[in-house]
Amino acid sequence: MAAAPKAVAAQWRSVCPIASSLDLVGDKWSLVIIRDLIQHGTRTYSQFTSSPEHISTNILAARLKALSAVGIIEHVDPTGVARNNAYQLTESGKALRPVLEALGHWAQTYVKPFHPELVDIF
Amino acid sequence: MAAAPKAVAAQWRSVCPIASSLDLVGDKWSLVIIRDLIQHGTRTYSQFTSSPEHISTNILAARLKALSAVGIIEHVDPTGVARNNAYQLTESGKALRPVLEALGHWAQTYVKPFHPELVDIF
DNA sequence: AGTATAACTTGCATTTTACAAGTTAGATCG
DNA sequence: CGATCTAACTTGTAAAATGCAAGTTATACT
Repeated sequence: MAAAPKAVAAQWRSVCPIASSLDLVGDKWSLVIIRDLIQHGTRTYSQFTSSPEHISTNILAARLKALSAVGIIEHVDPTGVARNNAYQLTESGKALRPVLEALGHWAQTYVKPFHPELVDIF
Repeated sequence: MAAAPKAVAAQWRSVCPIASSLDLVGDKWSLVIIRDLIQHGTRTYSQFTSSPEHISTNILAARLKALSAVGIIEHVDPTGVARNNAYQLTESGKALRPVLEALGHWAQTYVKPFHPELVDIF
């Protein structure tokens, strides 16, 4: 059972499903956070800050809160305290994997010419 | 043959292909512009402004220039004047279709509960 | 020649992101 | 069991991106 649609802070630009997905995860950092969770399974707050992209802590806290609010991520221990309580993807978050795979695959052909240091991950 | 890698304004957050793709198209509007072009084939400047998301004209101009610079879009008539010279996707831009399909598909299951007016497009 | 308009630009307000601290409370150590 | 450490945030302010309302330019049409 998916979570019930509580009040979502997001405002929708249109009824387009693509634009609406982007209204949820189309900011500068959400998909990078989700990538970390796909790669590592679980991730604590300080582990996120040590990823190579160096997200700042206030943005990280805001994104984690927003992604939790729309049921894309959750704490591993939902009732536990915050310290060392890692985050993980929900079913919804895991379902974003094809988006990340498509972005990663596209990069190999069309970004690599501009950025040869690029690595392969999936 | 793909375009040679001229100087790209973008700065790369990391060597991750996903993060790097997002460095190119991960802003608030690029994928919405690309969606328009996938849906309509070609699109003029004023047609973009009449899309339901209402991008402002300065942002539109900046995005069109940036997407052209990295070879994702191009003018239908590369040598013609700007007026009524629509934009279209390059091979690189067309290759982003799987990203948009994945976002659209995800929305049907995981965004619709929050935004029931959502429509189906692919 | 005159007018309409598509394709931008410009100036400034608002929002988002960045950076550098500071705060709080649960865990660890003595 | 009290002091210390540190993970998980918050806060304050600067910089960058986006939004809004005009204005400008040049081409197509009359």
